[in-house]
Amino acid sequence: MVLESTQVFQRNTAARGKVLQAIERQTGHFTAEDLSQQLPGVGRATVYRTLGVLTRSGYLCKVLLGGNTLHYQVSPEEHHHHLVCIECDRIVDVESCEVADYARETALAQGFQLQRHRLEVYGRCPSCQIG
Amino acid sequence: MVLESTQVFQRNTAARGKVLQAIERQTGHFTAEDLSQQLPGVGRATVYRTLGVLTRSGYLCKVLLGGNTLHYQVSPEEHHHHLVCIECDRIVDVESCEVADYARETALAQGFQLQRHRLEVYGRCPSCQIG
DNA sequence: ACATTAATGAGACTGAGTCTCATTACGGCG
DNA sequence: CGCCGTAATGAGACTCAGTCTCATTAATGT
Repeated sequence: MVLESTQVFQRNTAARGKVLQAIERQTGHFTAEDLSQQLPGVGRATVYRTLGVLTRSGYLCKVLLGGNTLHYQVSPEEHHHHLVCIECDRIVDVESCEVADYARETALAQGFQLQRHRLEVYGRCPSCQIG
Repeated sequence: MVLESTQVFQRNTAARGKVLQAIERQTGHFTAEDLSQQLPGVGRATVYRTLGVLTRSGYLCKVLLGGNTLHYQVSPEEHHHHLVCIECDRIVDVESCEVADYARETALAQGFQLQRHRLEVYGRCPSCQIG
């Protein structure tokens, strides 16, 4: 997803540009604090605010990992599949998606306007099965 | 899922019994603080610790809602499907599951031992579509 | 009944996230 | 271009969910 920032923000500022650049540099999941530390010139509050705006707009999504800190990641196109290890919190991304049809029907059945869906499969990863 | 507490805890204590009872009284999602307030006789730390144990054991699972506070809910048998409104955070539970096979295959393909899966479908709920 | 040690709970502590408010600067308009 | 309204900023105070500590209590095996 290429972000057309004018659609999301009311004004285009230097600070938000830097936050967006930093997000693009991330690989996988990151926290607000990660970003903030990588952006000494940008206020912490601004980082949090920008993440909020981007999440509400759908560009980012929240991810729930083992700890209690909120993680973010750039939303995959429409769906978003993970294998999560319940032992070590390792995450493997899953490319394929055979759930899209079912997600659409489910949303429709309740009158929801579908935006996207996410499947998380929990289990024990190969290395944690040894213990 | 009926919890055989001796399997999860090393000792059966009054405090944990009360926490379990309180969890059974909850309908849907709840936070650690919710429980703590309903259990004046039980220390806050104990509530948090017990929730941790129960989550690790699979009896509870974490749920990510709109705010930043962690919510819990009793794990449905094996899977766990939600329609989440991106506007108002309303959650509709979905009973049916046509994803189980796919989840099993996906886990297997990466050598994961499947424990359970969760599908979350995001969209705008009927009342939020009006605005 | 006793010893071992898991579990408790009061309260201090941490740190993620929010709020406030004076200041800055984006962008529309004359 | 310069002006204005107001969105956005950022320093820092604040909140409160969640963790840790440690002295005390009590569940279990023998």
